[in-house]
Amino acid sequence: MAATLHDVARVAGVSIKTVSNVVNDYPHVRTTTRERVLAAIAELDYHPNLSARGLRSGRTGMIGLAIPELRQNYFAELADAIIRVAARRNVGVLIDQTGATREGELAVLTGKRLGLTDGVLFSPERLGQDDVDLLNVGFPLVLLGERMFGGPTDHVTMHNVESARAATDHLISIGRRRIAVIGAHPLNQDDIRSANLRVRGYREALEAAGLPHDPSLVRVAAPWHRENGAGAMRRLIEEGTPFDAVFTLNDTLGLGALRALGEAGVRVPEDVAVIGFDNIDESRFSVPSLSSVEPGRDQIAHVAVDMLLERIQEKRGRLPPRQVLADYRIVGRESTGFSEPDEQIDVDVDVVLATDVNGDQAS
Amino acid sequence: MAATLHDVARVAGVSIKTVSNVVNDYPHVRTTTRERVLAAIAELDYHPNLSARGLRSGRTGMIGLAIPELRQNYFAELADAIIRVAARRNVGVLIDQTGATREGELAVLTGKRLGLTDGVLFSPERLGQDDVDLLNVGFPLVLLGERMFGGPTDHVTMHNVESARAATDHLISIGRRRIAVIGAHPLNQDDIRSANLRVRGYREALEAAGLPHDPSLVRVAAPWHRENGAGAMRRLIEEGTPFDAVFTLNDTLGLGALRALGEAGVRVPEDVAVIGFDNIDESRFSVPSLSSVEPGRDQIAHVAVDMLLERIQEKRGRLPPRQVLADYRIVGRESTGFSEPDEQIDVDVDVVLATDVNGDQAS
DNA sequence: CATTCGATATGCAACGTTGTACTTGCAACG
DNA sequence: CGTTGCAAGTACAACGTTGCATATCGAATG
Repeated sequence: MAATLHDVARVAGVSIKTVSNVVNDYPHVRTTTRERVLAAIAELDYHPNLSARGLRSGRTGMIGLAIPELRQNYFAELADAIIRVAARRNVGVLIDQTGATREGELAVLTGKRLGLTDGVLFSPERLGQDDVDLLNVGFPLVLLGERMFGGPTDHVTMHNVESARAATDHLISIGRRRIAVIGAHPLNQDDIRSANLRVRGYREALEAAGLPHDPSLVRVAAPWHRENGAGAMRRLIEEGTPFDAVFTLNDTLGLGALRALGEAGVRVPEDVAVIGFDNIDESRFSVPSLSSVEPGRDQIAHVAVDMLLERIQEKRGRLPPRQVLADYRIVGRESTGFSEPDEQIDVDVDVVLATDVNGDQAS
Repeated sequence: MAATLHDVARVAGVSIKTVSNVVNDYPHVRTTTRERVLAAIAELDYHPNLSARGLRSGRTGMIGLAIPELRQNYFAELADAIIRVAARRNVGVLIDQTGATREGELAVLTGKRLGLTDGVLFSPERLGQDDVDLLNVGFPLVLLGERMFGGPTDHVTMHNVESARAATDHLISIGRRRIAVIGAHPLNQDDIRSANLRVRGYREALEAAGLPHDPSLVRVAAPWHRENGAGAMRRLIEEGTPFDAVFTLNDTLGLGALRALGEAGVRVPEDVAVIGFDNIDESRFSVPSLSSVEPGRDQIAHVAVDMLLERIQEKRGRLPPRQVLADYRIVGRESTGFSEPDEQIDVDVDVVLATDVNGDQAS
């Protein structure tokens, strides 16, 4: 049915290896020969058989992306960015949804699910610091997110503490003094790194500003879904503890909180200012629009894909694992009294490339 | 490096073909032999080389999903559903973003992009009725969406006219009489099927209810993004034409419209009721929550994947192309005076399996 | 008892490609 | 003029798997 190298070779009157050489841009091919071959390829509508190429070369030209669920906005946008970058590198992306289950995430590491890929980008949501040894897998893997640190693989993550601190500073800079946090993790539950790190940034900002730390303003909400953001906000309002701002640890929580504030007749930002984290598309369009921390999603996509491709090409070098921290910036919108077009409060921080930065983030 | 059939065969003391038989659940293998082989497989952590299998068998076990952009909520949720169904069938999904460009969509059809897949689910946004012949491709393809009808492939789509009519009926049933539409397509621009069909459903509903049709209430907005929904609504308000309800042709437009209404101080649903189309996750959480038409996304995913797999397995049968119309239902929320939990106004319609339904939809 | 049959297991070839090693022809060199 | 060197092209094997044809054995059949 489909044309093969043999067919092309026959039509062009050369050996199949020469056709292969043309297809792969091997330099030592006479221009006239190349043209003859290209004509034959066009005539027969030849496309290389990628299975055969994969078998022979050991590369499929595809990478896997393992994430909890595409329907979570953050991951849809991350996947979008990653697929764009990969396409520019002529690499396909196979998406594996772990369903945010431990079992699904373990399946990623045993390689059961992503057989046809040369390597995997993995963003766990259930596995934690205790599972870090499981990252020792037989294929190239780049870790995303804040659940595990100090593992044996490359890791792309964000300035959680610093950016959370900047978000809090943003609220302080517009005069807020009683700042709540929504999204802290329940005590006797799975350790959520991002939550801890971001809460730490929040406390550092309060401290630096000389503001008191009121534990009743730090609210648990997990998982970080809209309904939980709304619920935490409702309880906060019911309790009657005064507050004039909220930092929600992601945008989804923030959108839920906005809803609860709206229901309760609390004005945003006049009575309560709100800032989220992730800068998902949706935050630009809520009423009021939601200020947020842009965590450098495009940059994360870029760096992650390129690091993975590097590892795939790498012979047996086994460079030590690298950790990359993406840039972040605060995006002020209506919920903190700013308005479109986005005012950018620049907190530009270069990419930090570090092999020994673990202590900084993981402690 | 990785174990092969040969290695397993050696350890188990059988031929590689027997190992292959065990792996593929070939029936005539003695239980004792099977166990010995399975033990060896476990011991060596053997995983079949999918490139080799693909080369030999002509199947890769992967399907492609070509959509405009994952960052559009509707497509993220569709992709999520499709990947879930495919996973249950042990099939991987490779995602190709066409970027909603004609060029990107043409690349899907030439097969340049999705080489390692057995077939493709294709949801075009630029190609239109004139391009229907291009769907004659050399690999299994199932078409999604409302852009092209009567093509040579299977097609999964929705009851556009009927469900739009039901949405309009919903507004009429709560007493609205001056119902606007947002999302009609500009005259001298690319024909948007869904827009036409849904506007037709709207007009049918008005007619059936004996309501007059006021052309100034039919508003153009394209593409169906939030900002355009907001813009169209702002213009509608500015013009001063009275209206008491809006049907936006998708949820994204609706969320934009909600924002514009909020800015203008118009109360929803008291002054203006709003209903969208698509029932994206987000609509449950806006303020107020947005009523919508649930177009049967999960069902679409199911049917589309299964039809594609059927076509892939099909010998040379060449069954005639089938068209499947998914169920729909109206989801009433706050924007039309209902409240959570979702009240379902049932308009259940069975899947229609038809080969000659084109005239009905495409004319 | 001779024959047939089904269950079990195997050997071989082939899928389409690319890496390695090789041949050929021609130009440049001393 | 003989040698070297390089560009251009080729032959062959191998990647790991599965379909096909076949071998073996014991049980069932007539």
